[in-house]
Amino acid sequence: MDVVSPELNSLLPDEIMDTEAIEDVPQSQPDETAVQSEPSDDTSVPMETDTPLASENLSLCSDATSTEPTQALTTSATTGNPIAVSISTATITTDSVTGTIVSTSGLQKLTAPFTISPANHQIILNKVASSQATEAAKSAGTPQVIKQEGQKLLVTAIGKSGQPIVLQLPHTGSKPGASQTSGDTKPQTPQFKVVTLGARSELKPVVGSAGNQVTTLQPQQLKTVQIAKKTPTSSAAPIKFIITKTVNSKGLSSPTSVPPVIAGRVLTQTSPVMPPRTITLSEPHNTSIQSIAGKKIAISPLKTPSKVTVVSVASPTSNASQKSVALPVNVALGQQILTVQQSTSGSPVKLATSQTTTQNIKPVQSLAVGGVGGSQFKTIIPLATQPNVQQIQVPGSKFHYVRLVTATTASSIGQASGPSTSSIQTAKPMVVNTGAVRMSVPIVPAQPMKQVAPKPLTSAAQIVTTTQTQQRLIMPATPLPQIQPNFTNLRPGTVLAPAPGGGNVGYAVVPAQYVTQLQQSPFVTLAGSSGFPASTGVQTQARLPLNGLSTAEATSRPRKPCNCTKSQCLKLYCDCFANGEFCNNCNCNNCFNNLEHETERLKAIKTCLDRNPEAFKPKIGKGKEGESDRRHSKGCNCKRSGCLKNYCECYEAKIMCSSICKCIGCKNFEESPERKTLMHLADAAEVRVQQQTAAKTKLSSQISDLLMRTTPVNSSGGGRLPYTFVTKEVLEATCECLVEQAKKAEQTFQSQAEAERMILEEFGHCLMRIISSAGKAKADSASISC
DNA sequence: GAGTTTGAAACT
DNA sequence: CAGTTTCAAACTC
Repeated sequence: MDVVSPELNSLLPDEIMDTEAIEDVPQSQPDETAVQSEPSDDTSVPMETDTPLASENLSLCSDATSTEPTQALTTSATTGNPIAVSISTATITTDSVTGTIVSTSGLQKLTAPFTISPANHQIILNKVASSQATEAAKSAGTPQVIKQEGQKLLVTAIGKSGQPIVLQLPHTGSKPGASQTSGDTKPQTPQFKVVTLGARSELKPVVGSAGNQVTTLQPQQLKTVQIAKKTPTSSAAPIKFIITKTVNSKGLSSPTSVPPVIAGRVLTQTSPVMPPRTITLSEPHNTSIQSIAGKKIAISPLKTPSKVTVVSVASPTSNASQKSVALPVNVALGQQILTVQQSTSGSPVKLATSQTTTQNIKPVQSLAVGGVGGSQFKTIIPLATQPNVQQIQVPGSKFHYVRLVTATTASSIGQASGPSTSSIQTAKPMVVNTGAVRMSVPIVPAQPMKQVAPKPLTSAAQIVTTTQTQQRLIMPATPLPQIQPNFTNLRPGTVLAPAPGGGNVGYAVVPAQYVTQLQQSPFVTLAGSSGFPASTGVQTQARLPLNGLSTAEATSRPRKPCNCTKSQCLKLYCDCFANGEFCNNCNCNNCFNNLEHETERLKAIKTCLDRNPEAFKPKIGKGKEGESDRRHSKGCNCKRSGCLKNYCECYEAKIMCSSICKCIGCKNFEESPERKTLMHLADAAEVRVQQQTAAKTKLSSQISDLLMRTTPVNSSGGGRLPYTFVTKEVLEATCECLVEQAKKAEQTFQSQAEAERMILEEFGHCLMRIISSAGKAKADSASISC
C-alpha cells in the first residue's frame, strides 16, 4: 500500500534525525512498573497509530528508485543508563558500492555478504558524537559497520555496549525534491536502509570505513526494516530487532511476497542473491512498530503489539535504575531517521548528543511501514532536536509522551543543491510555533483513526507544504466513550493523551502546560542543541474532560489553580493531579506535582491507580443517549447540601443526581422546585451579569464616542459644546481677567468678601463671553451649512 | 481574608 | 465494606 505519495517521498529531508532510545532497567525502580510498558502487561496503555497495521513490520524501503532518499532507522536501547545516540554525519554519495555489513559485537552478526564501501554513505551513530571517540572506538573494538551500496542500508549495533555503530548510507544520488534524476540513473542500486536497534547506552561511534566487513547485497533489493520493540524487562538481555530488508530493484520485478523474517539478534542476510531480504532484529514479544496507512503513527505499548510506535522522548533522569519503556522504533525513509526513545518515570534522563552531530540532524522523522514489493507506508514525523522534543507524562499512563515540535521537513526541497552528497546539515529544523503541534489521537485498536486537525505550519523557512510535516504527538489510546472530543476544537498546544487510569481509556486532553513545563524542564533534552529555536508554544490549559464537560468546555476555561498544602498535590484531593495535570501557576505549597518530583509523582499515580484503577477517569460519564444522560460514574454522597451546591459533584457538573447517588435529601432532580428555583436564580443572575456587562460596554462606548465627538476641532465650531471653546488661550485670558479683577479690588481696598464677589462676577462674565462665542460659532456653522 | 461547611479521598 | 480522618474546595461572614 502506498500511503505516501511519491511527491511526499521526494519531500523527505535528507537530513538524518538523531535518535535516541533509552530503555531502562525496570529492576532498579519499583515505581517504574507503573510507568513503563511491560511486555505483556495489560495495564499498560496502548499507544496506537491512527490506523493499526496488520503487520508489525516496519519497513523502510524506498521504492525501487534509486533516487529515494536513504533512510535510517535507529533505535537504541540502553540498560539503565541514558543513551545518547547521535548521528554525527551522514554523507551520501552517489557511489553505488554494494554491500553492507554488519558486524556488531559477537552477538550480532550479519552473515550476508556486503560489499564494502568506503567512507561514503556513512552514518555514524555515536553516543559521544565526537569524531575522536568514534575513531577510538573503531580502533579499539569491534565496530559495527554496515555498509551498503548505494541507497542501502546501515545497520547498527544492537544491545551491545561499547560497540560503535556505523551506518553507511549508500547514496541515492539525489535528494528528494532535488535533482532526482541523477540518482535514477542507477536503477539497480539497492535502496538503502538503515536500522539501528536496541543499542545500549554504551554505543560507541564508529566511523564506517572501507575496511569493515561487508556483506554483499544484491543490488536491486528492496529492504524492509522491521524492528521489534524491546521488552523493558530484558535490560541486560540482548535486544532483538527485526529488520526486514526487501530488495527491490526498479528494473526488476520486486517480489511481492515478504521474505521470511529472521528473528533474533543476529542480522543475517542469507542469500545475497535473493532479492527480498529480511533481517530481523527483534524481540519476539512486542513489536512496537507499525505502519499506518493513514500516515499516522501510533504507539501502543502493550496491548496492541502490532502497532508502530514512534516516540522520541528524553528520559528524565540520569538515573540508571530507570525503567525504560521499550518503545523505541526507528525507521528511516529517504535519508530520514526516525528515532524513538522512551524513558520511564524515574529520574529524568538527560540525553545529550554531541553538538557536532546534532547540527547535521534533521528534525524529521519518517516512519515507513512497509510493504514488500515497493509498497510503502510512510509516516513522517518532524522531529526537532532537543528543544523540540518534549516529554509529557500523564498520570496513570505508563508512557512518557513526547511532544514534537513542528519542524519543517522541506529542507530537502529547498536544497536544490547537491544531489550527490546530501548533508544532513542542510536543513535546519524549523521550530514552529507550538501551537501548531499536531497530535495523533490515541485510538482504541478497533476504532477508526482520529486525528487532530492539522494546523498550518508557520515556520519561516523551508516549509514543506505537505501536512505530514506537522508535528504529531503519539499517545496511547484509552476508551473513554464519553470523551470523544472534537479534536478540531482543541486548541493548539493541547495534547491528547490517555487518561490516566489505564485500561479502557478513551481520550484525554492533556493540557499544553505539560508541554510548557517540559519545555522549561532541563531534563527534556534530546539531541544536542543544534541551535534550533526552542519552541515557544502557547500554553493552553486544556483540561481533561472531566465532569462531563465537553472538550471545548474543558479547554475553554482555564483550570483553577489549586491550593493544596498538605497533599503535596499528589493525591486526588488536588484537582490538578486528579486531572492528570501538572501544577502550574497554582498556589499550592510543597508541590510535588511537577517534573522535578517525577518519581514521587509517578509513585503517587501508581498508588492511586492501585487503589482505584478508575481514579483518573472522568467522573462524569456520557450517557447512551446523549448529554442529557450524563451522569456521575459513582454518584454523590451528599448529606447536607441537598445536592444543590457545588459541594455536590453532580451539581457541580451541572447534571442531576441519578439512582446511583447515595445522597440524602437530594434536591437535584428534574422536578425539584428548589432546583428549578435555583436554576432560575442562576439564570437570572447570569442574565443580570450579562446585562450589566452589556450596559458597561455600551456606556463605555458612549463615553468614548462622546469624547471623540467633543474633542475640539479646528475645522469648525459646528456641534461643538461651549466648554470646548475653553482653550488654553481662553483659559489664560480668563485667568488674567480674574487676576486683574483681584488687583483692582485690592487697589480699591475692597473687603475680602467684596473682592471675591468682584472676581466671581468677572468669572461669570468670562463664561458668558465664552458661551456667547460658542453660540455664535455654532450659528455661523449652521448658516454655512445651510 | 478568615473561618466554616461540605463531601470526596484517604485511611483504619 | 464501614467508620473515621484528612483534605481542599465551596461557602459564609
